[in-house]
Amino acid sequence: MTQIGYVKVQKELKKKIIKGEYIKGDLLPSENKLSKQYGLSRMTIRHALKDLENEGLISRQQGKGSIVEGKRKSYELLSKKGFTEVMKGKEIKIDTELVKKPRIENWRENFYWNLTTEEVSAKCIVFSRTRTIDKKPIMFEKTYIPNIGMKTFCSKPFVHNSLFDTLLINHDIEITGVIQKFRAVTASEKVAKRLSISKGSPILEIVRKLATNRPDFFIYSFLYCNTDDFTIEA
Amino acid sequence: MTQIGYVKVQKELKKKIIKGEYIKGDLLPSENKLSKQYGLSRMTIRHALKDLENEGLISRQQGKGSIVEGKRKSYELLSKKGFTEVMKGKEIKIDTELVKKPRIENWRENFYWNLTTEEVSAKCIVFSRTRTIDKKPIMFEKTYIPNIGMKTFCSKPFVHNSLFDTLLINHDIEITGVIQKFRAVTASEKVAKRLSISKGSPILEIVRKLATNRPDFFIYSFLYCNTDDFTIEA
DNA sequence: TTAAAAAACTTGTATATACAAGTTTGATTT
DNA sequence: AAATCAAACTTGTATATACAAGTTTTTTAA
Repeated sequence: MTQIGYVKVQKELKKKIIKGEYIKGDLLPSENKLSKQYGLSRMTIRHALKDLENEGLISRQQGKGSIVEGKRKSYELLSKKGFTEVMKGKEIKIDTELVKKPRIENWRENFYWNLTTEEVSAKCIVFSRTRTIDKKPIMFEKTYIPNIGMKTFCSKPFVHNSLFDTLLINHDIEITGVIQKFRAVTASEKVAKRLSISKGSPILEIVRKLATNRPDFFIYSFLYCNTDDFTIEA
Repeated sequence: MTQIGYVKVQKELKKKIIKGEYIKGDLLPSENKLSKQYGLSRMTIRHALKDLENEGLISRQQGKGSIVEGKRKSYELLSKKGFTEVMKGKEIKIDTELVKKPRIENWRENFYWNLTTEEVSAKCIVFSRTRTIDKKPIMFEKTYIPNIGMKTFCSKPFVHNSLFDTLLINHDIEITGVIQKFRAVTASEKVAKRLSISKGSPILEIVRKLATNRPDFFIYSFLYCNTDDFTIEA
């Protein structure tokens, strides 16, 4: 299926960036080269590049060219710099551990978000993870995914230990947007245990609803963060 | 100061939307009308409109026209729906009160963000506000703006009681990006008093650095939110 | 009066061209 | 060898044009 016009250019360039054929810092072929290559006028090529720029995949510099910025920024929440360390510019390694493997369950009652009848009847895939820094638990996360067209999700291991990479590579699902709500709460007994802190400590609660490239397919998650030593960036 | 090209069209239309001359649902003048009005070609007008579309200020529909979507949602933090009310779909009115009028001060020592020598020597404009819902204080915010080219800021009243609208309309400063860090902390005595809660209650602290269309010009703010009844969206 | 068709709009895509302005590269001069 | 200058790139802005495709309004026909 050949596509027409600027959309073809856009998709091809996008794929090359996502796949890693172009990496951050690379220059795309110039507008004139792309023009000849695709048999389209320079203005049409510019139309295509404009959108890539808006998505943040490339930036552009007059006189230089179109610079690849890398893959779409994901919705990673944990700042890679600690609240105290942020001044010193230290980088910190974050580990992710699956504490409850994905399995299919019924949605819990009084779920925070409104669910469609289709979502409810399909049940949901549930799993939970903790994120640690220097073996110290910083974040506890519980994720709910509607069990619609997710056949292999529970049986196959995660890709790169990452939910987003797993969704993209195994299920062609891309995250396209997010609604997230923040609250400061006191730690419940369960959360306090998971985060190795005392019950009643101030905890950052984040409720998220992630939109995807599948219409009407959302992913829900609830996060509980100990922000004593690290902040959450959003 | 007359501006040239598509930027002029962009800025004028943007201001009209922000000021409320166009409201949500209105149609902008057609591309051909704008073309004649500004003495620019239709393609140049399209260039201007494209950016407004990317910013979410307008949407466009083939055959119909350019539809005004309303002001930039961008960096408003307070969700207009309460945490409990969110299910019922109630809309809530948020009032903003200036508790400390803008005045020029020295930067406080050990400021959270690194400052340039230029910023330090220019001093800063400081003011603080509270946001209330049903006369109940929900958020306390302290803002720091480098006193560089901000002549009338302290003397003129706010536009629409909004910092962003004031910056855009009175100073041609637009917010282009934000870094924000979230922490759950316990309320200090001062903050507890401002928010009419007891000291030690869990409080959501947000530290923000806002980038603008002026190079190397940033706005800093510190927010303290009572999230018992309302969430913060970001 | 109603319904269908036509006309008059709207935005979407695409081309070919021109010059401005910033960056890199290579030749020339010192 | 180093500095300077010019040429050859790059993207940025702008025009004028053409037709496609979707929406609204007007006209026409039943």
